[in-house]
Amino acid sequence: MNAITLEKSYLPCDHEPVILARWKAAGCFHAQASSDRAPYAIFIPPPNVTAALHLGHALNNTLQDVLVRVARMRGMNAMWMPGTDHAGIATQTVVEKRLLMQGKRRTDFTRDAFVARVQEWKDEYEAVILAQLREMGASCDEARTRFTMDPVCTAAVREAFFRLFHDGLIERGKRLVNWDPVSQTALADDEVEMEEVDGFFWYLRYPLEDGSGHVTVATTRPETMLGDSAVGVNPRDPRAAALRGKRVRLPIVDRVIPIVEDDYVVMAVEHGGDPQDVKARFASGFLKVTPAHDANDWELGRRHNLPAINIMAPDGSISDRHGWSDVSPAAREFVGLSREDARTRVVAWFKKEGLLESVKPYRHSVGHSYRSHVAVEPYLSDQWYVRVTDDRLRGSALRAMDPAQHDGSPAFAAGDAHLGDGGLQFFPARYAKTFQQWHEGIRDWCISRQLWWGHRIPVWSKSFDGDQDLQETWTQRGACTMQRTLPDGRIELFVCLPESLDGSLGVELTAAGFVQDPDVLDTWFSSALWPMSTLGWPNPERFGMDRLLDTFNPSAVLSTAREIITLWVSRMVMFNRYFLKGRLPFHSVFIHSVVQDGFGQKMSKSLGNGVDPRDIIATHGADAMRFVLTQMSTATQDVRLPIDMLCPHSHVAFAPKTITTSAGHIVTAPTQTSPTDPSKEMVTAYGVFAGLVTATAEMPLARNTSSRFDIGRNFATKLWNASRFVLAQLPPSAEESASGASVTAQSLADRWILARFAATVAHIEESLAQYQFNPIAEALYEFVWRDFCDWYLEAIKPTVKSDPVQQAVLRTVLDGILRIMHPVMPFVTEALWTAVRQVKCVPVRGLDVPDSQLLATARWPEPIAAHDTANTIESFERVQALVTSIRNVRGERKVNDKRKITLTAPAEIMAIVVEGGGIVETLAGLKDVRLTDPANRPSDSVAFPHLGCELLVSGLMDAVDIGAERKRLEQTIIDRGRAVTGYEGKLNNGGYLAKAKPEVIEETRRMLSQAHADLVAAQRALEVLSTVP
RNA sequence: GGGCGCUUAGCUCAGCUGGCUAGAGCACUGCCCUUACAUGGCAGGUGUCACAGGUUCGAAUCCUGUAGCGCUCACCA
Repeated sequence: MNAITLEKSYLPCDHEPVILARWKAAGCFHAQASSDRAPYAIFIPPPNVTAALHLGHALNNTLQDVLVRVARMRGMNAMWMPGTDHAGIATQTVVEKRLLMQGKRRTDFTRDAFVARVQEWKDEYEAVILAQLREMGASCDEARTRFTMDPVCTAAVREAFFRLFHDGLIERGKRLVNWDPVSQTALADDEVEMEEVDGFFWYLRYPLEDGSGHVTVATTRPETMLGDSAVGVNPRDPRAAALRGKRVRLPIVDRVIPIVEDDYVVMAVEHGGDPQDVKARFASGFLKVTPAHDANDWELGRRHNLPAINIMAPDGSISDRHGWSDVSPAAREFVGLSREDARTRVVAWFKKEGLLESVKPYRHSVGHSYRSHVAVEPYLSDQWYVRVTDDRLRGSALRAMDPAQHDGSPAFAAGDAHLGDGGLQFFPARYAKTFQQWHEGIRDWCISRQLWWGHRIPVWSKSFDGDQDLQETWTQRGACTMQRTLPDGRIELFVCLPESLDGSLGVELTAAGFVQDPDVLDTWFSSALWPMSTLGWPNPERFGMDRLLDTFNPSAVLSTAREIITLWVSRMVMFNRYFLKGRLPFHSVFIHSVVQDGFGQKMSKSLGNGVDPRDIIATHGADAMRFVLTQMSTATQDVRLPIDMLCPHSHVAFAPKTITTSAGHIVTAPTQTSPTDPSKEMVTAYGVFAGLVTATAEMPLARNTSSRFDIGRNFATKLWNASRFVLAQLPPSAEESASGASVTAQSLADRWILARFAATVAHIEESLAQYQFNPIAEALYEFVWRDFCDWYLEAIKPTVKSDPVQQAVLRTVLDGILRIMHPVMPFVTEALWTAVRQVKCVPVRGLDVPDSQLLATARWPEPIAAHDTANTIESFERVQALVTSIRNVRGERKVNDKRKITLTAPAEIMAIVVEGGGIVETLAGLKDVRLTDPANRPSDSVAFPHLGCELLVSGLMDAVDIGAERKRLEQTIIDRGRAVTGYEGKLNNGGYLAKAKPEVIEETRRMLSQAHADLVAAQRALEVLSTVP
């Protein structure tokens, strides 16, 4: 009896905590700051701290873990940097919503007190997220865990800002920004979501100043007319000449504004506009120009030197305190109205005055804040910008692209190759286009946010009367400055400080009446520095991070979602290259597929339809989840994952009831009724997320599950039981033989399984190099379940107990299996490793499996394929085909598996049986194999064709059913006859013979002859059957 | 409107550098609780590869167009 036994089945919850503790105790995921081993680094896309992770994150993190674990096993100095992101606007919004439920507002707190509240939230969710990562088995370098507002990251942000400021890449600008009137902050272009809304075109009449008539402007936003500073007309419009030099009197406001001519103005169809152009069909030919409230008008206004009259307050209400000075008595009525009310009232005013020419319904897209979901207002305000359009940033990002993935030629500086140029590759390659096009159309990046949660902008400012040149006071002492003239003639001086001067110059600035900018930086500013800041840039020694930066930057790959290409990848590339002399933050960008819920909606933190990976771990185990997520990661398709709910009362899985949100999303209803007991109810994760319900003892939270993960759970169980079986076959200790020389596999089965193992490793490695994960999962499943369990283990059952060489092969292949399975299913393999490594055996030639305390740090196998691999595999496949043929007959005749039968076959088939060395007999359930003797045909035999030969099996049952037998043979004849016709058709085709590749034709000939022989064999068998009385 | 994908068995998805009569898992049917595993084994049925053209000896695979779905960028005259 073997000393090493395993319990009957694998229960993940029994093993996972134990394994986690062992890894933690060993500290095996902690990378060396410097090492002889090649570095391999991945930076986790830091999840934001607004909420817990869902299966989309689990997928991304599983794939990164697979990569990191393989690299570690290959002996590389592997570092996976974990961390979280402060996500300024998102986190602040979440906390503000929470406060609002308690009837409090942000402004009820001091800034510091509010930030402390957000900090509490962050601490809570950061802990949850890090725990989730651990439970999934993510082999992160936990000791290096970072948060984007850690001191080391803050230092990097300060340095980056200061350098960009110094280098003229940061500027202050009064421009139109995307303004969120609810959050009252500016948004970057990519934080604005376009939504289709039903609106109207209103046609407003503006009287000419000289009383000679009017012009009609078309607008979707009539309330902005209060800020109009001109009317535009296309110079090619036939009416333009007559209006040249004229002015209009703006209704309500009584402002006299010019008519300007500009090509930008779309002409009405009836006046020469393009009938194909939707705008032209709605246009009147006259454009109201509102520079302070429309981006295009802003540009037009600059071309014509028009004033920008801002008529709104930051909350979106009409206001005379932000740049509107000529408020007429009539206009006074509108001040203070919300923008929605103002729209209604302006239209009503025009209607009452007879100036509303018409109204047409119009469906169009309007920008909405991705956080507050209200319509974004183009709003004139002072903001900080990074001049990403500068060649040092944008150009550098484009030059980073692999030329083979660049559509057109990247703008390489002639004859001047720079570090990192051309070194960035995308997987799948098509995403390179997204990256390229984004940069080609990029605009300056607005980085200031009117929030409290984030990195405060390190700029102090003060206005002066007249031209007092104070800049040197500060520049001489290490600060950077910038100044501009305000509209009222005063001078505004901006002083940017490096962090090191906060304590000295900062204090002096404050004393001198300077005020630090209250705003914070866009979150992506700190995220952009992530691969540098987490390694201590610009001063690793200061944080005890010596050598980290040079060891792990550039990293190997960034694994992330599609939309992140523009938000984050771009900015990391630009910053890393700018600050580190062209160095790339990573060599590869892998874009993973999107996990959708059962309704095709992306799982998202903000929608609240995400499934907590811990739910799946609870029902299926972490390995099962990881395997299935790996398998789901295909290159082209996103993954739809129908989700069930687990009743907390009965533990029965059921499909939850759903509701549709006002935005049209399908989500689970906040409460559900137990499928087994209608009197019992429960709350759902969505209900809790949306703040609609709270879990109680009577109404507990229902967890999620999904049968999609069954495959993974079954696979873990299969591996467990296969290992259990293997251990039972091996002698308790073969240590005496362990010192001997290596043995060479002899039997076909042994040689075959080693060959298949080598092929599987090669396949996995090729897939990994291309970041193709689904093929890895498929290859593992196919090899372990089909090849190893179904064929190899079954084949060796009769011989393994008495064959030491076979025992060595079995032990070694199982060892190899645990190694290659480990990156995808780390827990069950590590648990099995403890048992398997105790069994010593002689080494097997071609597959070296050196021992290791932990599987996590064991060596990745490097099998050396035997010289006759191809022959071995072909031989075994012949055996498999023969076994399958015989099993077919058994299956059709419903022969009990225990019943042993006799095969009668001609010499060429006998050769296969012999080649198999007994495994055909084992696997097909044969008690005897006889050579065909035409003179002596077994009376109870059933005939079937195989490889063109007629085979007979006898002893299937007590009596042969002639009718059923005839039917089966007739069906075979039809099938084979159809095949023969097909192949003959091809071979009778002159074009085919003339143009197809010779080996393809040869293959077809072979198939034809075999199909034909099968046909003849079946026909003969049918004849014989007919002669039986 | 631009760009990128997708549409293959009841479900979820592979296959797509053109070439064995299109695959897997789940579900379904039959037989098996055979001492690794019933979270299992053996066998089985299942598809005008969205539609319409084209290229080719040959198309699920390449090209064009159409429809539907998804993502993404731009756009509030």
